[in-house]
Amino acid sequence: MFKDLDPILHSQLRLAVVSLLVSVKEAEFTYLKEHTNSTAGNLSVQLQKLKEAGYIDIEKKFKDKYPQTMCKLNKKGLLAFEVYFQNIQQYLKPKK
Amino acid sequence: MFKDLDPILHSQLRLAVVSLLVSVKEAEFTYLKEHTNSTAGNLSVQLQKLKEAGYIDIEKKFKDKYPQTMCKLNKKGLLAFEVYFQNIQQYLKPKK
DNA sequence: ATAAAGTAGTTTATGTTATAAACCAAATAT
DNA sequence: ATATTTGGTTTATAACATAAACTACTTTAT
Repeated sequence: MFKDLDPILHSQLRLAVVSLLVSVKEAEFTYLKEHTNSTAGNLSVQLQKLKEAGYIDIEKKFKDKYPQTMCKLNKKGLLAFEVYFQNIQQYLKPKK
Repeated sequence: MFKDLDPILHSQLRLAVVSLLVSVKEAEFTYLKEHTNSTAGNLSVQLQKLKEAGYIDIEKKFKDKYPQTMCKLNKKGLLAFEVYFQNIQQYLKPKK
């Protein structure tokens, strides 16, 4: 029987965001937007969901004159990613 | 930049179905239902989508007195699965 | 000085998905 | 006979993804 895939992570954009945050540990909105090739609106919504899920922390500051949104994967988020990674293996490697 | 994930396959149930069909090459509705732990309604809908996408072939026969729906992954479906497999690797293995 | 364009987002509207619930037709069990 | 089970499909609804519109401000051009 297949293990359920965390619906928060089983979303192309949110998975891409988390994937990036695993590597860089901290990234700003515009960095995520560029590297995921997403629209600002979509990214904004999906970051909120990751935050509501308790997977990332978001800090809003000002960088010079412009607003800056910094995102960081937290412990819970990293664990969720690791679990997702384990669980999807079963789907990707069908037993012969 | 992340490669887009085939939306037909990036669905837990459809991915599970295709994953099973990669192994067994042919399976009946009830087998898929049991092994994916899905409801009949949901499975029915998702099998139609896989069929519409041209990924599986569905053959409706009678086994003794009961209707029997046989599902088979075809070439296009197998290829799509392989591409999906390749593409999702990028999300799952963030570069250090 | 002011209008136009750019930055960094959020909110809202709309279409798409996933899922459950209801339904159908026939077979079998009570 | 009628109730339940088998093997599904159709329909209704809630959740999701996305684009478009909007907010608030800054920079640049006129």
